[in-house]
Amino acid sequence: MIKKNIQRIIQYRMCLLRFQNLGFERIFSYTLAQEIGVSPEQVRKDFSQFHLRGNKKAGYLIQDILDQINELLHKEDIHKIIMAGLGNIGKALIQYKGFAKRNMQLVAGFDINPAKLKKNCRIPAFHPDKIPEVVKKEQVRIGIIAVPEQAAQEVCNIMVDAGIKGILNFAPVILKAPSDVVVQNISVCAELEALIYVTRKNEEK
Amino acid sequence: MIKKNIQRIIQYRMCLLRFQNLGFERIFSYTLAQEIGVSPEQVRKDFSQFHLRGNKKAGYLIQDILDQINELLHKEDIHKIIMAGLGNIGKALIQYKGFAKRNMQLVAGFDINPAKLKKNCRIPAFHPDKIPEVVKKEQVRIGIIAVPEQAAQEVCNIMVDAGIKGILNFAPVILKAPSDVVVQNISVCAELEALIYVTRKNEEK
DNA sequence: ATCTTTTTGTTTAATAATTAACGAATTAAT
DNA sequence: ATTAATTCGTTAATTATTAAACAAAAAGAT
Repeated sequence: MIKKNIQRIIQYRMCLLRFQNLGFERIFSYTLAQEIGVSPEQVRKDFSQFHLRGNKKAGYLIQDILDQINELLHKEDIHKIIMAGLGNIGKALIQYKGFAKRNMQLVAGFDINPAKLKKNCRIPAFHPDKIPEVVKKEQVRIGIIAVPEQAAQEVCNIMVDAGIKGILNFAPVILKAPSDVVVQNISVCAELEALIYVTRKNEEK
Repeated sequence: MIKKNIQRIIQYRMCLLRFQNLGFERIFSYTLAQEIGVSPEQVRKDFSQFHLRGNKKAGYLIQDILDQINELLHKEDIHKIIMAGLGNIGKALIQYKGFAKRNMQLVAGFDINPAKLKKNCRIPAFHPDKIPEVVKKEQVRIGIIAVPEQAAQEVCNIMVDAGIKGILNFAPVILKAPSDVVVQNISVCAELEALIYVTRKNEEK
């Protein structure tokens, strides 16, 4: 559903920031490619598709490309996110410091037992009933679902009705949502199972 | 790197188990497809490629397909996994109950400060220096990296040298590893950024 | 027993994604 | 100023993935 090229653009950005911090001003498709683990042609093609241009012989100006990627990804404004489920994963993500510097902000957590979130936490916690209210008030478009399997679809429905347009789902179910809502799944178990399969297969060779 | 069809097989398995628990004995490609969000042709093709066969007109026998998928994924034996990094994500995953019923077992956690893991936890924690020892002793092939960005490559190297063949990486860096080691990345930030991009794009339409 | 309906399984077609190829531009050197 | 060496950017070719089409098999109805 989500195009691969935009996923790589996001990776390029991460990598370019690192190179910039290291003091570099320019970078070649070859260097970036090696760092990300793709071919230089892939980098040039991706850049080309998003109209990110470099200088022949002199490569790409890091700051320039970063500016354009930031604009592409709307990095200029802060993106508010809500989190449903305050179990292990939910709490771990709420404590994660990395969102802020990427201009993403977790504005609220939701759980049938909102007290799960300690009072000293900067982020307020509510019952899932309050999702519509918060979404409307804070103009939230992105939600994370980290509730148990059985509750996931229900929470999804609430989010969709509230106006959420993108969902990152950690529950091991495929959520049903209207086509204008994008659902992206993360399943640690499935990833591990896939890893187990391929490593076993590699061994057989 | 990891083929899409095997990833779907893992999803089908999850879904088949659910249907079995609901009391069903048979299932049609159409039903399964709808549940996973793919076309029935895709299901049949995937099944065909892994020699999972059904009955024309009577669909697929759930138990039969599950048995074969389990064999394919080596679900008969327990797969040991180690976890590097006992921060928010690391601890959350260690507390996760879902691994056991999928025949996966987290055998040890590692951190430069192993005391991060409470004593009452069933899983022992060590300094990363001990990775080779544990990997050898327990015959571990899969490792999870949930350490900060700066330490990720170093931990990766230790794991690779110790004989780990598959790595699930939560750190926001692309790890360099030999071609016989499979690295799979999970980046919550990147997924969110991609979601933000596509939802914005959908809005423009 | 034959016909109809349904659903699989394979083959063929279409689309998407990646890789390769190569001309054009830019810099540096002679 | 001309030549050589790089590196981008686009077009073409390949490969991978998904969708469509349809024959064959099985079940049920007549």
